[in-house]
Amino acid sequence: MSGFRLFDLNPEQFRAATHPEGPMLILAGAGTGKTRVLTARIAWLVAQGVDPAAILAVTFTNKAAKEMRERVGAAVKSDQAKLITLSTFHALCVRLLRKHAHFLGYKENFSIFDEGDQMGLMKKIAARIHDKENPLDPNLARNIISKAKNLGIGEPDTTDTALGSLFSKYQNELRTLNAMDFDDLLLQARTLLRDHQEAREEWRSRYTHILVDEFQDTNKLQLELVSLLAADHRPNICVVGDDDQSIYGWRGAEAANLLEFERHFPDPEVIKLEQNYRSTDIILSVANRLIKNNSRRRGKNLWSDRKDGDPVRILSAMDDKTEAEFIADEIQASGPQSSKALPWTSFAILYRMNAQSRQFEEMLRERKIPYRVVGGKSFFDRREVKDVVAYLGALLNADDDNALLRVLANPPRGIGSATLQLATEAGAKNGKSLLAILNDPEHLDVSSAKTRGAIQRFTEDWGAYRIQLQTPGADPAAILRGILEECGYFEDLKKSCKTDEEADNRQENVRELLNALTGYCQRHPKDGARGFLDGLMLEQEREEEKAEEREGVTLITLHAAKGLEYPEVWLVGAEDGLLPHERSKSEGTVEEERRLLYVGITRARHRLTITHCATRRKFGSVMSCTPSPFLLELAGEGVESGSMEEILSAPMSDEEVFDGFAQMRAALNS
DNA sequence: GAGTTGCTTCTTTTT
DNA sequence: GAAGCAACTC
Repeated sequence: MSGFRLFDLNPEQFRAATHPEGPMLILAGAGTGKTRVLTARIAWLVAQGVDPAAILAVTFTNKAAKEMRERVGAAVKSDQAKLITLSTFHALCVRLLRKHAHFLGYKENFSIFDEGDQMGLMKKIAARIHDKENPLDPNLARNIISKAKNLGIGEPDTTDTALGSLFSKYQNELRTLNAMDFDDLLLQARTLLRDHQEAREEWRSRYTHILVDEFQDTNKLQLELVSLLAADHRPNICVVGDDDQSIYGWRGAEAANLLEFERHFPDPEVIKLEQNYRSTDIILSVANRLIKNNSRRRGKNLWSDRKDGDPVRILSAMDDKTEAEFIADEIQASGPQSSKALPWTSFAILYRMNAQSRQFEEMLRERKIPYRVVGGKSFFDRREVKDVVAYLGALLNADDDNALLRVLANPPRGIGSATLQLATEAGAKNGKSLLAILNDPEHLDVSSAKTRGAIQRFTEDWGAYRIQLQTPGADPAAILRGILEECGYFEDLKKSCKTDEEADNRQENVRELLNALTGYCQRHPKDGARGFLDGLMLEQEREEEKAEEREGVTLITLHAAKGLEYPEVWLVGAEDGLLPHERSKSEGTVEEERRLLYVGITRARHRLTITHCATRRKFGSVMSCTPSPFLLELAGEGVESGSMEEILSAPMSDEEVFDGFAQMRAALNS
């Protein structure tokens, strides 16, 4: 065993890592080493002789899963580490369902629908039932249905209402497409375990030790899942969480799952981790001062023995441009070329909304400071990526009309929307998939011979492709590349781009995706293209190309930053209406926004700057802003307020002059 | 049937 | 200030 030693843990951490058996609740404040404890516990279990394959560690986000995997990899021998199941809830459910979907009337090759697919389907159905007086908003409907599913409700209790009938039609439609949306993954997995003893017993006996990270973020459905997976009597279930960092209430997360853990798993060992190893005492006291204003907490007292440290700065700016410029300059002044010589990775800019990243990206780019944007509109949202994913999806699941429609339209094949409308209707009437109808066009009275020819050409090719792909030992990436070339996809892609640069870029994206597929199939020959697609759908980002992008300043939302830490943090846009977000005020979830700020503050190790603007460009026009009311709660000892303009007009210190020269020299040399 | 233009509408956070 | 959508032209 390497990389971790039990005696490096403090007494509470040690107790948590070596708790023998039965339920355990670890209340771990920010920065108290909870990932470390989880890792240590896993290593300890393995060292005690627990079969690594019987250990299940569930996290909430992919990022957390990835980090755990790395840390466990360092603490446990690699052949054993490989056997441990370490995944997000969604990925775990996919795993269950890929094996046992037939119990639920789905085929194992079901497609996974992301939000976009979901919306598309919802809109289609909403248009079909078109209620003249009650034009229900598909987005709102999608939201409500999603919430219902996350409460464990798989179907409407009435189909009399517009919403109820939409829900029921939507669910039926998904089923005929042999598809599940993100919420279904959890919901169907729950139903599988709840209603099918055979499956339940198989999974239950497989995992003897369950660990759940970020338990405050689990919703009702996820708790149910965990309960179903756990043994009947005193299960070895260990959960870690912090009620003050519960920031996913809008997704149905219930901090109550954490606060009332005892109700579901009686008589647990309870361990509190309160010593913070991350931040300075000043930063912690500011965080504590803020979070005190929330009611309904399981209260704790975070402390640190780092008594030194700079004060927390609260800085105002004239507008969002100044804010970004100022921060970019400050980062440069502390970066590798300055006297402080901090690596770019030490810095992070945290914001409430993804849209806020743009301003910072521009300013950093101008100064040639490397950066990476975490999350936001992903690689996956690109048109060409969606196209390729649709090709793969349609090939793997012949019932996925949705994907096939996208294939049919890109590149255009002489089968237009009118024909497809007809075919879709015929499919609905005969209970057949779109592909089946096209394969057997008797049901289709298409007048034009041209269209009939186009259909025939397509179905012949497509059938051949599908056979190719099913051939044992086939290389899916090579087949897919062949298909795309043969049907003229690349020419069409090029034609649709305004500039050559854009065309190259998009082609490169496709190429990269195909390469990733090749790599994946080599590494996981068993899972093949299906596994690759699952990974894409669930992770929504590419596995490759992390290396070079990793080096740089981090731009990240407050939500995505949870669990991460940076020596120097700028928390930007602390304005009323943004943080707390306007919507949270009308929805009565301001406490969650306060926790969000708390999460942001506790990301900082050494230096923290919170900024706000007097005006900000919002959806096009300039809006005036007032500082966040939370800033008043922060004010006090250890906090220093000022404005960027005033700092900029103040004379430079000797050190800054020196840095200025150093940077000029560096710029001249580069 | 395909492609283009100008109109609109919004924008939280993630799997 | 993007991204979707309806109506328009080729």
